[in-house]
Amino acid sequence: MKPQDIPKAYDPQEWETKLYQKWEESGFFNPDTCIEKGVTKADAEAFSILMPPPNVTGVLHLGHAMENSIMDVTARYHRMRGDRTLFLPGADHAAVATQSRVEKNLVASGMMHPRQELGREGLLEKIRTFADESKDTIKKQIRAMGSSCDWSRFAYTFDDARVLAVNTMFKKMYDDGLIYKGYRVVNWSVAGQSTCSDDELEHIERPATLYTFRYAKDFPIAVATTRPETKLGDTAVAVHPDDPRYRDLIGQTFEVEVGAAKPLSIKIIGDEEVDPTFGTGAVGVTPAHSQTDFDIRQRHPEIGLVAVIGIDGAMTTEAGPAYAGFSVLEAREKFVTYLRENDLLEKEEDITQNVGTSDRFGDVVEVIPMEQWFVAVNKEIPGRRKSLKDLMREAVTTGLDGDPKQRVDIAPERFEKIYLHWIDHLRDWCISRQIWWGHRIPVWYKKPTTDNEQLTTGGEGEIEIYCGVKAPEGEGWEQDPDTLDTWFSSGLWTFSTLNREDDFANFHPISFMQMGYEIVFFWMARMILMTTYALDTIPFKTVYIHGILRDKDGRKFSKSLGNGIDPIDIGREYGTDALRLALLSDITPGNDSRFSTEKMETSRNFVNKIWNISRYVATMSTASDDSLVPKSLSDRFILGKLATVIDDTTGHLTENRFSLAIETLRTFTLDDFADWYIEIHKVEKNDAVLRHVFGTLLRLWHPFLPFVTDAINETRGNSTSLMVTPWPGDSNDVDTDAETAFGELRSLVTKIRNLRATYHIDPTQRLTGTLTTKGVDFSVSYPAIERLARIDIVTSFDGSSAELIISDRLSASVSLDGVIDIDAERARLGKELTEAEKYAKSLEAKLGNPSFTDRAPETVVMQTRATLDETNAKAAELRGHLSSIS
RNA sequence: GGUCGCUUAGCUCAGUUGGUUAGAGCACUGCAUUCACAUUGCAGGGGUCGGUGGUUCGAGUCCACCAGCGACCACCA
Repeated sequence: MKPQDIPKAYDPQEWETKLYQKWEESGFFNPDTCIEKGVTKADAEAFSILMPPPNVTGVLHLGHAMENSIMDVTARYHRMRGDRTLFLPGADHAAVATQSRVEKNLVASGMMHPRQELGREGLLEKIRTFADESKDTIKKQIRAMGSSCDWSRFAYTFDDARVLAVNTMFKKMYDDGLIYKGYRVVNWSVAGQSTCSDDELEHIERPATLYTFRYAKDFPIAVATTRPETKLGDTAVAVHPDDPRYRDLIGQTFEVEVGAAKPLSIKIIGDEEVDPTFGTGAVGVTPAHSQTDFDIRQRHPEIGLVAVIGIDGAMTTEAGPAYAGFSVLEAREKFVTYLRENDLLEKEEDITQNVGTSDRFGDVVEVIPMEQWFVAVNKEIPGRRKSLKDLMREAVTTGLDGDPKQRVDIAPERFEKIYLHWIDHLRDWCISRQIWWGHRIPVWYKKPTTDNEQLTTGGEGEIEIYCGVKAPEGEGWEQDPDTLDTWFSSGLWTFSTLNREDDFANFHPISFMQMGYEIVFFWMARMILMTTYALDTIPFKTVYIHGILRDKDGRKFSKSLGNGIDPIDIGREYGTDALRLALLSDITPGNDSRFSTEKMETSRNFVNKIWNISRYVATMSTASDDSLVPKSLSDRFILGKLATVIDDTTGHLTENRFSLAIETLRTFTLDDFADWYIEIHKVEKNDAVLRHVFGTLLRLWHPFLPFVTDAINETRGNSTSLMVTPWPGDSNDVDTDAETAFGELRSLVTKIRNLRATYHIDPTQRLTGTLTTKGVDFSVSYPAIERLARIDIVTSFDGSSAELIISDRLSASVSLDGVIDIDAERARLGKELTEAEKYAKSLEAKLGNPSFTDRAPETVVMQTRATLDETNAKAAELRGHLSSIS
């Protein structure tokens, strides 16, 4: 493009779609193509990033945009470094989330009971359609964000390859006895008519009443509860074995009539877990409706189990004729009334308690005993003398089998602790769900030909069970109706996605994973569990955990608040590059960050700035390819500084310090390059250096700002995307001498400008000044100084002047005849002198302290001494100037 | 109740292993339309780094305790 044809402002819409299409067509998103086309060496190191598959429940939000920015920056950086880089995209069928969303939609459009009205296949068809549409939307959005992922490897958690992986894994665990079907209490969502795992519960605080009562007048112990209605299913009272109040009662059984179907048979048991200091020191045990109480029964199998709440959320016939069929709340009221009327209620207290609610269906979850499928996390894995829990621990601590190379690195570190703590409290994982959208459990049953209808517990002696990857041969087999927890399939994601030939060998373990902290237990833990168990390797090397993106006021983005923002809209308004920049600026791992339109404006302005720098480079420099020779101090400075910036940026990106990389590049671009080097270039005109620095800068920015950098790259006549240009190396050395000297030059210019501002000197008026230098020759930079400070440097002049002491080797006198106010100038110098003296004093004190000079490293002492000398020299000069003015 | 995090300029936040006089963006004040850019530039004001102790020659950075805020976990019935 001809320089004069480049528009004054960058228009993202002009470029983004076009560029993405070009990238995609180039094939460079695919690591294999990169090798074929020679941009990556075949034996280059592999680098893999696996996209956490977004749920096909609708559209992506800004949080996804942030994740994609993190991943794409990383992918582009490694691709440019020459790594065989795979960034693998995908989508998640998100079992319960998607089904509940579609059911809600159907209800909203007038259907009362979607499951009954449509039937299994009918509802699944609706969900499938919804999921497919959603998947298409998501793909479009990911493209719009500029993500350089390999679409040819796109994976879906519910496609054929993944079904095969899930079934294979299920069978392996089943055969190893790690998956079992058992009758245990589970979390049951009445609204969703399905189980949910412990991790899917959202605990909410709410007021409750704590009732203290006796089962009967002659019952020796009072117990407390917030769920009186469940007490109809009590089978024991647990006390601490050493509690003198109750010790003698342990072992006795009481028959009490409370109105249940049968009199309750309550056995007094001793259990160490009971806190004798809390309440009455005794716990009414309801094994059927409390996880804790069920656990107590595991330790005391002799006590009974009576279910008084059914899967419909209503009281069962076991609860007795007065309660059966009533809701738990109605039953609670009735039972409390009964207690009150019979004078059994001893105390009522208002307390707040935490109740588990279903995060998808929103209702309070009941604990109910049922036969379900579980993964045994504490059981020894055949032949490995370890449990799944052990493997999960090893993977983040010692490394698998003590091999430090087989260790997952979690950033920030503190999540290790949180994760380990979670493992300690982990129970067997209930994996069966009664919803329909999901991987069907690969277990088939065959009823005996005899007329035995017992399909529930205990009848298995009569029923043949088959577990396999595919349905068994023969007639009469019926598949288990349940589906699997969605995290079962997500847990396989690091390897189930690598099903193409050699992909597993090349790209597993995944090099870099990122995820929000809210998903660590669900997902990270399950991936570690599945992979370490099935493949005896870790699923990924590094996992970067980010915080939640919040709105301007620190609130979470949510549908109910109506503060959701579509990243596509933002991208359209401000540009995708600006969005990526805004999302990655000022973030630190594990901490939440805020999004605001102010940030978007800043970022957009910055992107436009780069665009205009490119216009300057295009219009003001000749297109020759001069050899790169620094001709001046500013040349040496900018090249040296560039080397530092390359080093720092590389280090930051390697260590996933995205914000620091941005800050480094931003400061260099705006401050060093645009405000200083380019302004000086207008005088010195060393085009080769200008073009070299800018070209390098474009490559450094490319991972963050892929669109604008490639757009500029095209206007410069390059047809190959920066995506496959090499990451800048260290062709120049860091030049500290030049940096120091240039720093002095800068200070001088700034001071002169400061003078102009202080004395309100007309900006167009040129000043006159003399320069005194020692030990360093600034003369080559005189034209630059003259331009930047709007001053004419002369050898001498008469009259009043301002004295500027920059350092012990650079000072200046600036003629201020006619504008200077002697008193003001004296005050200004006096202030400067006071500051210098104060500083020198503090340094002297430090150096006078023998413990400092003795113990601090020599370099620090030497540095301090040098600074003191400089400060003293400066103060002396200031004193001289002050006296000459008076 | 347990665990973890946060507290730095008016606002939002950086500050990588303790080492020159603590930084950025936005906001604010003054000046400027000088031909890459007003989606701009120049200059400037503004912080005893939540509090109290401690370790150290040296602490925003490490330790202890305290306060406020937030998150997560949890079987106080």
